[in-house]
Amino acid sequence: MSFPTPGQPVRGSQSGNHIMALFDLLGRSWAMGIIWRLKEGSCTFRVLQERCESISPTTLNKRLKELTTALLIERTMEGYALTKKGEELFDLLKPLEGWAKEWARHFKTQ
Amino acid sequence: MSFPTPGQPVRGSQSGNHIMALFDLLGRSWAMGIIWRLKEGSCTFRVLQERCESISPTTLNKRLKELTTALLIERTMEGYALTKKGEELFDLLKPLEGWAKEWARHFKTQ
DNA sequence: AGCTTTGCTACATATTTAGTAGTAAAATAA
DNA sequence: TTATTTTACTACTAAATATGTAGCAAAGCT
Repeated sequence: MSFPTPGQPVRGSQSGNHIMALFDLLGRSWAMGIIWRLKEGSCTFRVLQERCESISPTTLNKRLKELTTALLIERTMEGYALTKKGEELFDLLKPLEGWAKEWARHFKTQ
Repeated sequence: MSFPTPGQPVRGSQSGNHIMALFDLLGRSWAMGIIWRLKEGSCTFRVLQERCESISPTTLNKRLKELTTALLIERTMEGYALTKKGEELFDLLKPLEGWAKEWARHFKTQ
């Protein structure tokens, strides 16, 4: 399982530019969606799978391992949960929601 | 070429939840990297390819078309450029840079 | 007219994601 | 204690996506 480590060559940067490492991590299917859904509260694998509506267990498992290695997710007694870092990242993604709502208006007439 | 339209079923939401449509769009390889690199200034296809360090022309072309459909990128006399919406989105991604720098410190000792 | 740059496309290969089925371990119920 | 259910996956195949290299047509420059 290739994990984009900051400081190592990643997609977009041979020198492992931090932001490119992050983009490499988040730019994989479901990565941001999982963080978003986990913010609703810690939960089990299956519940998380349902929250995501259509993710395959293969992909969910892979993403969970990557995000855990990335210190964004951890396992607790309640199941999978966002770490402090994960929460921080969520807070940075949160503003995208309002923007996305505005952005969506451009596609309404289709 | 499947473009994740807000309001239509997308990865993570049958109802086309706006944020999920955005995550579907940005959660593709290079999408955020391209936006990031374009912020350095409008440029030609080949220059953009070089800025990205290792993107294949096939993928770059595909992402450019998607991001153009998404109204984040447009073609100008100077080449490809961020639109107003694209700039807005960049501004929202910008804070990730500082966070990523902090985050990266956890992987330094490897 | 010839050379270079640009913006791609074609094509073959490799990697990633999806989808379905099933299994071992743990929790719960009888 | 045994049976049943739930959970967290893994295995496997198929489909979709990304990579990498080559090259070509159009535009611009000399």
